[in-house]
Amino acid sequence: MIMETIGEWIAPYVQLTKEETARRLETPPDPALGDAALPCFELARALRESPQSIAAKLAEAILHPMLECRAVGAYLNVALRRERIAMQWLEAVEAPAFRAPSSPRGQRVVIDMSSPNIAKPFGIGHLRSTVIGNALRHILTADGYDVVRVNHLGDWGTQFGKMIAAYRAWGDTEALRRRPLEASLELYVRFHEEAERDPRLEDEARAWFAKLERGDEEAAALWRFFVEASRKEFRRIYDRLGVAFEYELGESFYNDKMEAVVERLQAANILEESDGARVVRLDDASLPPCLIVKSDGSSIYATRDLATAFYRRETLGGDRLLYVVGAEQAVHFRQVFEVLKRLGCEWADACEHVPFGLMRVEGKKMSTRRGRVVKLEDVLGEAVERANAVIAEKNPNLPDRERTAEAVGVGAVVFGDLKHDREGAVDFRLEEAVRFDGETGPYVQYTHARIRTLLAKSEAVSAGSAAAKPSALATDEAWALLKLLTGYPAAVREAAARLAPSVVARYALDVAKAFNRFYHAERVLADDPAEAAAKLRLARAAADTLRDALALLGVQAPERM
RNA sequence: GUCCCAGUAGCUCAGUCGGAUAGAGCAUACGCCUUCUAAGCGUACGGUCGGGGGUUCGAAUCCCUCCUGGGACGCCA
Repeated sequence: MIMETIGEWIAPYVQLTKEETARRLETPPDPALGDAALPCFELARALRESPQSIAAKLAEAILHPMLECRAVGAYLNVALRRERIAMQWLEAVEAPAFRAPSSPRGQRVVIDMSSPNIAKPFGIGHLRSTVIGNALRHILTADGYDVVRVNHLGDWGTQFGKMIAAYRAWGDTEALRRRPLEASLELYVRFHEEAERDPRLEDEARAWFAKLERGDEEAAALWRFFVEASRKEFRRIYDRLGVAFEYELGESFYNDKMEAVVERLQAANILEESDGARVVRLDDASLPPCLIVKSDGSSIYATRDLATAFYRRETLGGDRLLYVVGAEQAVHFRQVFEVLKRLGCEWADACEHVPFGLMRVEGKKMSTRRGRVVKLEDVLGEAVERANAVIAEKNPNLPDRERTAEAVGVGAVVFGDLKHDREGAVDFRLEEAVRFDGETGPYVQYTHARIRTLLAKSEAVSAGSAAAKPSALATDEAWALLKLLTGYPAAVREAAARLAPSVVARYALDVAKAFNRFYHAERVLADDPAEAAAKLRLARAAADTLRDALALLGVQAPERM
């Protein structure tokens, strides 16, 4: 908004379009230099004149009531006349439409996210897909998309053959009834331990999965038990995270849709026999072959992902299909999308893997097989407990402490994940996840709550009703905050374009920092009613922005804390 | 061996159309609550932007190459 405005005003002098001018403008390294800077090197080349003298001439030539220009070396620095424009911007930022979703695009996005495995605890590893997917749903909605979240539950596959085989060998019915997921995990871990000594167990597991796929009643009954127990536990966690899904369609849902996939591949004549299995060769795309049917005739995840893609495209009507899945599956998705392309699906290009870095715990890759998992619920519990302790210490009279502690604890964990670029690998450290100061979710929440109490107080002393005084917004701190607030729509657009929730998280941190600086430098509830009015309106706009940005990330913004 | 991702301050990370003295947070050391929430603010300390070439008026950013770490490479997902 700022660069666009300044670009438009100075474009006539630099003889470029206003878009081109705005594009070349940059933010000066030191705010004291101004609000925008135009490097004159490129102009110098075109005009065959030194950049310094061009900058100097422009500074001389530009006469605009809102601008003050100065040449510094090869740069033309432009400062806005703060008092003259502040009210206009404040009003812009206050308008409800400013932070409202942009107009509908008439495009539907289907997001594949979360996708925990049945019969295993919801580990910290699934946090990323869940919160990134959820944030993307809010951000893309704000960017005008119609978004559908699908929880692609891992409720099918050879792993269930393993569970069934393990249950039949060592299952303790009573333990399973009491603590289904812990007991399941123990069975799963034991299976892999025993299978190292006795490889025949693997064959047995595959046989059980084949039976399950063919509808064997004993296998199906066990499968239903595991699915029900898991869903119940998952729901509890999703409630805490504030995550919901438009669809919960696990892999099993596609069980009866696999044959159709194989038929399509056959019809396209791209299925080949290889070592008893059936594959699609992708050599000319420099990809390994995509395995479609295993040598025992059962399906594999690529087959399921193809069926899933068809369903999301043809039945759910997705214009874009997003897969928020770990980066380690990059090759798999490239294979699947390439196969779609070879089937003549022109929409294959609208499929996109949104990878995120692997989460390790204390430097080690998590492994369900070895029982090396950190349960998300334990982490949330620890975070909430600490939040509770902090509130007890800092604000003992806070009503509704439990609910606030929940919002802060969970907010710390969620925000802590989202503020990082999603592609980087994460080494999970509890101490990091439950931190409350510095660049954290609670810092943003705290800033928001602080403003809300300030606003409440202003009503009590009936401040802020006077006409606002523009000069109150012209101080360095107020001005920096106001400028930042104008950047909200741009931040959301960038986050949507890059599918990067971290952009919103960083933006929220910047706003919080700018507000706190402002708050410390100046008294908001000033004696002069006109000054107080302007500052209060700025503060309210900041709080609203923080609340909305946090909402995009799926983090709550308590009124008090 | 091939492919993908990453390497920026002691630690965790921003820095995406190449631009002015490379920025935060944490940690460390100081300072600031008789006025709006100190979960805050400020000051100091701290960097061969993995190494080496190249392109450019200008490179953390683009190109080449090497090194290091992580991941993936058909019957798990």
